[in-house]
Amino acid sequence: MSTRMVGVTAGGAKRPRKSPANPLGKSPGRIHAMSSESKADQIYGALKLAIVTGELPPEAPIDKIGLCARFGVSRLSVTTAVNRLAFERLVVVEPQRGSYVSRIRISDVRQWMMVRRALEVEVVGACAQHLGDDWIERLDRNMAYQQTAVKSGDLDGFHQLDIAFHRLLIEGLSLDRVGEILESVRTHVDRTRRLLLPEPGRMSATLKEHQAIYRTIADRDAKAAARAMHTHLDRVLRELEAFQDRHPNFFTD
Amino acid sequence: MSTRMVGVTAGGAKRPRKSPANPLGKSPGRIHAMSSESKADQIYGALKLAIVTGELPPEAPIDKIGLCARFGVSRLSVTTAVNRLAFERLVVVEPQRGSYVSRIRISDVRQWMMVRRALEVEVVGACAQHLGDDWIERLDRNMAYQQTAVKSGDLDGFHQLDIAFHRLLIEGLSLDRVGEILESVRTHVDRTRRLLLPEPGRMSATLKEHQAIYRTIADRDAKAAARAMHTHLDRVLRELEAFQDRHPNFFTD
DNA sequence: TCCTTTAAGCTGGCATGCTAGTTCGCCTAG
DNA sequence: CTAGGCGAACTAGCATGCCAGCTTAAAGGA
Repeated sequence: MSTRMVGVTAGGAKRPRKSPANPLGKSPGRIHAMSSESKADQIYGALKLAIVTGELPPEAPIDKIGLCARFGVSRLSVTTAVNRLAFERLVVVEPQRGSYVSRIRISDVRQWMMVRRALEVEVVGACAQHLGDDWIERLDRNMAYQQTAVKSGDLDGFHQLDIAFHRLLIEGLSLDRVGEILESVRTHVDRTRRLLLPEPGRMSATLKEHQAIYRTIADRDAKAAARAMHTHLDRVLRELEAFQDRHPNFFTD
Repeated sequence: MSTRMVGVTAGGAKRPRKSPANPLGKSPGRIHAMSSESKADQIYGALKLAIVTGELPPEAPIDKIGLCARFGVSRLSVTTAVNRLAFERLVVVEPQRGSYVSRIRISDVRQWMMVRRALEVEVVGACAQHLGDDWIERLDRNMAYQQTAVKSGDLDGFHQLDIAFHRLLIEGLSLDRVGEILESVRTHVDRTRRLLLPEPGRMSATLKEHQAIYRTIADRDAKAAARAMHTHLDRVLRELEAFQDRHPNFFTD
């Protein structure tokens, strides 16, 4: 399945660099040599992915010097990357003590879901009013893929399509700054969401809600779209809260 | 006027450090020596303030080595601070070329206002439902100060009280994560807002809207509170758009 | 035996030197 | 006089070495 994700991920305001034409006299570089990303960027991305996917669980210590060897770079690049993650609250760095993957506070998750709900409701209302027909067609295509994923029981693929669906709403209106905030929120929420995915019944329920949202947008009914999105994300929030009741010790507080 | 601001400003996830007991053999340090902040933190704060207040206007180049001399630190601390600002999109750093204060895109401002409206409407609704009486009393006190500021025509003081008013809503519900997002948004919006302040008529209009918001909260009327906040921030947005019509060349696009 | 103290080994913060890419001005060639 | 190219002076990225604080455990005294 090829759901091309347009790269909305990386934050920050930097121009890409020209390809540096590998120094040739230095280390061969375990780090994908030909790239316009700085080394700190690459380590940042790798660490972020590991944290979001749960490969690095909460409380996991971050071994900086180990990462230096792992990626073949100096401590500075690793430190820069870790500092960025600390700025995003994905890791906590305690000076002179160590750094570790941040724990998950229930209150934080609730707040992030609240932010997400507020923003996406706002966005979907604007979508119903102003989204171009070409973008509605893309939504339609995405919905078809979602149906296919549900039919074939492809949990992971459906999750990707879910993300893509919500991204389409943002991109269709060129709301890049809003999209950045939502991406940031999603990285935090996904850290816990992946724990409650493996229930197949949820998939078709989510599909139905997506279809409801899609229909209200296609019908140009802003109020109904806002309502549909609100109930959709409200259910996700409630499921998260139900999960935290069943696994209270996974979180902090 | 002593409107104690509780420090919600600085983002990031770091534990504060103990006081380092100045090395005594090193430079006296132009940088407020006794502090638990790292040098990068302090430069970050100073630069951010300079950018938000307009002391460093858009397009202004950032002279890193000049800042090193100015603050008596090495390039690394300055670079770290600038990188953080780049992550927040307050500056743009072009590798091997230079760094400068980011321009202001009209589309960005609109999006940030949209985010702010969506979030504050959500928050104020929750405030009307759950805010404790002690916090409502603080709001009341803040309103009294606002009246005083308007009567005495203290524009700058009123602006601070305006900010404090909105912060109280966040702090009263302990929505720290939401508060961080709003602080970040406000940083960007304030960069342009300060250009349209000096119209005295606006101050009393804003005061009236704040009073309307306060009353709906005190009355525990969530719907009315949401409406009042919506109209309040909608007016701010419209004034920003009116401003951009009168000064089109100040922005990008 | 237990408590205190001290030293070794971690950690992150910071300074500095070096490399490489970009820009701009000057000098030369046409 | 103009156009092209070369070099000096910026810039940011990166590596490395050093310093200070925290943790831990071992050693010494009560």
